Amino acid sequence: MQRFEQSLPMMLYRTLDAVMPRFRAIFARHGLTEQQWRVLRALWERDGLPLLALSRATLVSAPSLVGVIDRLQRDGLVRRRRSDRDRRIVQVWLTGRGRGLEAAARPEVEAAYATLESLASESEWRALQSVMEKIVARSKCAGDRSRLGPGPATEAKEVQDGSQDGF
Amino acid sequence: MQRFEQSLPMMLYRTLDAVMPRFRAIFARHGLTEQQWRVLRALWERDGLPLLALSRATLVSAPSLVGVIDRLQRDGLVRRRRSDRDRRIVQVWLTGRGRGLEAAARPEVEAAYATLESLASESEWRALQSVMEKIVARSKCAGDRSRLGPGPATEAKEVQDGSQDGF
DNA sequence: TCAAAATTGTTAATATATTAATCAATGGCC
DNA sequence: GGCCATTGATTAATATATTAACAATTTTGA
Repeated sequence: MQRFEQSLPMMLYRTLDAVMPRFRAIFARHGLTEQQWRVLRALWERDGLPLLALSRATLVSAPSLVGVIDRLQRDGLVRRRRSDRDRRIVQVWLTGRGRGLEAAARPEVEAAYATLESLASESEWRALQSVMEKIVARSKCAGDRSRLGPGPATEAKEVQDGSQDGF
Repeated sequence: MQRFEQSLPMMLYRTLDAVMPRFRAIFARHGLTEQQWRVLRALWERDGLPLLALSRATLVSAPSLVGVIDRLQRDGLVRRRRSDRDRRIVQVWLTGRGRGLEAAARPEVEAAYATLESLASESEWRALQSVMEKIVARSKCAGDRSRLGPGPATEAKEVQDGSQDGF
C-alpha cells in the first residue's frame, strides 16, 4: 500500500491545509465562514441561483447548503424565493449587504491570491491545474457519483438565455 | 478577482470530490469513516502514536481527533493508554481487530489506487506531487499557522530511538 | 389522463471541523 | 521547594459533512 503521507488524497488535504488558513482569516474578519464565502462568491458571479446549482458551484452538498443559507439569511446577506416557473425550485438572491461585501473583501482576497501565486512559477501552476482537471474529468466518466450529482449531465441541455430567472 | 471555478482552493476541493467517493465507499464497507480510516492507517505504520502526533499525521485537528478516537475505541478498534514517562501524553494503540482490518481492506484500497493512477501519466503524477510539495513547503515559511502546529519544529529535535514508547 | 418515476429542497441522525477555554502535568527558574 | 509559562488532551459551542428518508412538484409514459 502506497505510503500514507504521499497518497494523492493526503497530498491534496495537506495542500489545502497549507493554503486555506490565510483565506479563512480574511473571511473571519468579515464575519464569514469558508462555506458562506463560497456561496456569496457564486452569487456575486450569478445572482439568483437555485439551491442545487449553488450546491454544484460551491461543492457544498445540498443538506449542508440548507444550513449555510439559513445562517446567511439570518444574518441578512441573502434571501430565498421560490420560483414561479417551477415551484420545486428555491432561488437564492443577494441582499444589499450581501452584494456590498464583495467590494469590502476583494482587496484582501486579491492580495492573498497574489501571495499564493508567488509560491510557484507560471508553468507550475498551469501544470497543476491541467493535471487536476484531467483527474476530475476522467474520474467522472468511471461510473462515479461524486455526491454533487452529474451537473448539467452528459448532454448539455442548459437554458442558454441570459434571463435572470431562467432556471 | 480570479474566476471562482479555477481558483486553486476550488480546484483542490473538486479533485478531492472526484477521487474520494470511491475510497469512502470502501471504508464504509468496512464500517469506517474517512477520518477513522486515516487514524488506523497512521497506526498501522506506527502503533502507539500520541494523540498530537496522530493529529499531525492524519491532518485531523486534536479536538476532532478526540471524538474520532472515542468512536474507534467504542467500536473496539483502538485503545487509549496514558504514557508513564509523561502523564500528559495519551498514546493510541491498535487492538487485534484494529490491526486485522488492514489485511481485510488492503486489496480493495490497492485496487482503488491502481484505478486512480491510471487517470494520469507517471510524469503528470510526479509533476502534481512536486508542485504541491513546493506549495506546502513555501506556505509554512510565510509566518503561517496551519492549525496543526509546526510539527517537529524548525529544528528537528526528535527522539531518534526506535523504542515503541519514545514520545 | 393518470399513476409511476424523477427532481428539488428539506429534515433527521450521526460524525467532523473550528475556535476558544479548561485542566492536569511538566519544565525551567529563582 | 514553589511559582509560572508551556504543553497535551479534552470540553464547549457553533458550523459542516454525510447518508438516508421525505414531501411537494414536475415529468414520463402507458
